[in-house]
Amino acid sequence: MARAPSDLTSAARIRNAALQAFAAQGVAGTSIRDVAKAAAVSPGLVQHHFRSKAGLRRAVDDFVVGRAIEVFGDPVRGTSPGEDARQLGARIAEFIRRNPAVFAYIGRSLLEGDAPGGALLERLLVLARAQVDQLAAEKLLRPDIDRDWAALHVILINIGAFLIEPTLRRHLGASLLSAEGLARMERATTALFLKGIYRPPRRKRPGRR
Amino acid sequence: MARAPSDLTSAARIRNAALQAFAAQGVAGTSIRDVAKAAAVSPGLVQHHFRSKAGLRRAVDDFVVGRAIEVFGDPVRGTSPGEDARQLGARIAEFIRRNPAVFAYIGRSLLEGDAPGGALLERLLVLARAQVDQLAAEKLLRPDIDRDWAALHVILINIGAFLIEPTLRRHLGASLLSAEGLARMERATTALFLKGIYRPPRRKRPGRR
DNA sequence: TTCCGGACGATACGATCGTATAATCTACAA
DNA sequence: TTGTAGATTATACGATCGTATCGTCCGGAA
Repeated sequence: MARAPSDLTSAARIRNAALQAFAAQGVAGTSIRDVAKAAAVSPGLVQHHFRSKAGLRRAVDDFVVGRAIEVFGDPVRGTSPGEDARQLGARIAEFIRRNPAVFAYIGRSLLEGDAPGGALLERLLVLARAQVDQLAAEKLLRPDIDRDWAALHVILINIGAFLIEPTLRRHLGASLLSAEGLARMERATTALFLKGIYRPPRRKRPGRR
Repeated sequence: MARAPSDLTSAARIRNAALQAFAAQGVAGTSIRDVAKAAAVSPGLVQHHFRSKAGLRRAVDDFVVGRAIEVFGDPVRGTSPGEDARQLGARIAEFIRRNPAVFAYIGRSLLEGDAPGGALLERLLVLARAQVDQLAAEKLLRPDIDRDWAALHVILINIGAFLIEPTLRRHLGASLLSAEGLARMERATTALFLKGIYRPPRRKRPGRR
């Protein structure tokens, strides 16, 4: 049967608690004592399992990278631009819905600007770029598109939105993680990638498309 | 003639130093003593001028929002969607080129997820939303667009890109702050908002699949 | 001149940080 | 049973944090 959270080993509970805390308040803003309290263990045990705060962060990084590759490793294969964009959005949304803390931590890690964060971004960009190249190979992409930046746009919007989710919740009225919130984001973002936001310039004649 | 940095008042130097430090290491990762040393004043003076660390952060927030309003306060008024998007992109790029630290701070502040960060995002979203509404009033916007999310897309792409600029530099080959890097981002982002990235679907014709 | 308020530095206090270390508990092999 | 290694807690130390307080300096009003 499924393990209850308390069935996890202490080390795993500590790692999970650290992931949550790091994602929510940043690494610098989280103390070992915070993590220990959240995991319902003594501060000393954290050090026993991970030696130091840096060691704890290394463990969290490894865990997160593993999860990300697990989900985004193989490219989406849609049959039309609309379906493709929807599929990609759905996969991202599903991952986020299941691992909100992991996702939040990824964004945080990117901001640190250090080696682990850089390596992680590099791997994510490679995955996104592969998606874009796949679209191009299927002739679904406009040929004049800057593919590097297209991959970047996808990552920036999807990761960025969930990074500021706590703040966004107040502004949009509903949580991004709720069904309606996710659907709305997916709809808006798919529309952006499909057609942009501007009204097509009025043709000189009503060609009526 | 232009004022040397040492000609600024101590309060301004402290605020600037705090902005730089907050942007580079986060608020939690920056101590008042760090700021004082960077501004070449005593830690006590920081408190004298700003009362507390929260007060210092408030001052930095006000300064940042002031700069943003200065630049984005009055909406862009283009004569066509293309020109409009290009103008907005150019204005954002110019702002970033002149205030890289301000921009970096904005992104970091949003991640803190606490009240000040939320308030700052709220103010920026209002500005972006005003731009979008202006576009709508001029009938330049597609009527089915989700305007809240359109404003969000603008903010996410432009802030996010410069947040991860150090990592991005290696990936794109050139710095985002260089003339070529900025021009390339501007071109790609304008194209995205104008037309999306997908090739328009080939008429309804062949069932294909 | 005297006076006084603001700019500024020096110092100290209590809290909390990361970390080291020793004591205690628990399960299992001998 | 005893022995022992790992899991876990308890405690303490030094550093650094935010902040409060006091003293000094200086320029302008009286």
